[in-house]
Amino acid sequence: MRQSQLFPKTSRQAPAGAIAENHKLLVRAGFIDQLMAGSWTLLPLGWRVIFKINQVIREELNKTGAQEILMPLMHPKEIWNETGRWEKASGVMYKLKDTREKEFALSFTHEEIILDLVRKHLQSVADLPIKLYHFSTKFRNEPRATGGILRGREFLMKDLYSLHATEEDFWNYYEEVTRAYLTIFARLGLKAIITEAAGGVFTENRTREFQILAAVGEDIIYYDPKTKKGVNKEVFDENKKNFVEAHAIEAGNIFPFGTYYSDKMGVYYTDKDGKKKPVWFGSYGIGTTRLLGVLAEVFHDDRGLIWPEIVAPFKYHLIAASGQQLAASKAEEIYKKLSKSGAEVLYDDRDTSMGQKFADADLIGIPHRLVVSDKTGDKVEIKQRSGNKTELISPEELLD
RNA sequence: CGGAGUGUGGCGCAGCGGUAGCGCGCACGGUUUGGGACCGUGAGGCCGUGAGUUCAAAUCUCACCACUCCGACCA
Repeated sequence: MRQSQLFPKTSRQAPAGAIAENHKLLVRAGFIDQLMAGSWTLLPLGWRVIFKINQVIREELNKTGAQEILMPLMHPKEIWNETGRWEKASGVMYKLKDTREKEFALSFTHEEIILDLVRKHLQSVADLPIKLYHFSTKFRNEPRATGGILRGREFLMKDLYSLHATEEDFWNYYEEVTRAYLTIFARLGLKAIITEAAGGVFTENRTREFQILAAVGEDIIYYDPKTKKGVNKEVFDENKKNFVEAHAIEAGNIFPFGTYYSDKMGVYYTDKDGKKKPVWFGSYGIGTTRLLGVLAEVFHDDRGLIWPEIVAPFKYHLIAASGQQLAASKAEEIYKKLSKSGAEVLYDDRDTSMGQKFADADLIGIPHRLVVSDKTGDKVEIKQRSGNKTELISPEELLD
């Protein structure tokens, strides 16, 4: 990608009133743009990061046997009445009517939808377990959107749903997803603390949150630094002596529902005695746009973002020295070769000062910075965004 | 939803009764070029919306809308 063509350009100033670092940096560097309170456009750089986050999640969930689908975002009122959540969850639900006065909800979650889907297709106990997930938009009528992209009214989430014949099989999978989540967060460079919490409008049961420590976090948790396990303040009971208090961001949450929803919606299988039994059901969410914010919160310095390699929008940021004809043609050649080899390169081909290019490179935070100038001769200077050392290597070594 | 703020060129801000200005950005010309270069010229705003007060409103009053922060609530 040529930086001269990249939309939009970086900005020197943060938006008025922005406090959270993720908000300031993601907007300045051109990753996100606000439409209204709690509603954001993912710009080319931001969307590339989301794509990579999703890919990590996809790989780990597929390993658990889950299959990816995509469900609708506008739902009929009737399906929400089956569980009573049309009324019970009306605080978070956006509702609308069409021109014939038919009522709909905009999706804030998909339990009802997935259960409807499965009851239509579940034919035999042999079909279980069923594990389905999708990446899609969630609409939630938040009383207050805040923290940049950390809490929006419309955001992206990966939600996984699993249905099982037996309680044992359900809990085994619940543990398997817990491990998959820890792997996902670890691969993204994040340390997640498993936190016991309340279930909100989802369940009376305790749920398991995956919390990332961060000063801007809205959640207060108490955790044991040794085991990296804790409890949310909402269920803290004062007896946990070794626990320390910390602010954290909830990046994921998994919910054991038992047979509560499947009973209400009539999702049954027939056991060997010929009796109908409700399926065991759970749901598992990771807020992917929130993760974009979490990563920005965790990985930055006073000059800008510092993306972990696995989610970086590009791997290399190639800079041609300004005002040097020879360097420009060498950089052009390296850009073409690197691109051809499949490497993801952002090539700063702009007619602007070196200071500007370096400042933008630091702001955007691509892991490897390459500079080609008269000073580098036949070689290329390489520097990591996370470090200070520069090194000269040949274009051949680079291509290897 | 309670509390506190803020809405003025693309962005960040000043002006707070006499008819709009600064910085950045942008355009053009020139000089520059390894850490957000410099000089010159120029374009760009019914001052959030609507009512009112006044000879006169960006400025005062009222209503509404939007956004931000704190709280409550919540992924």
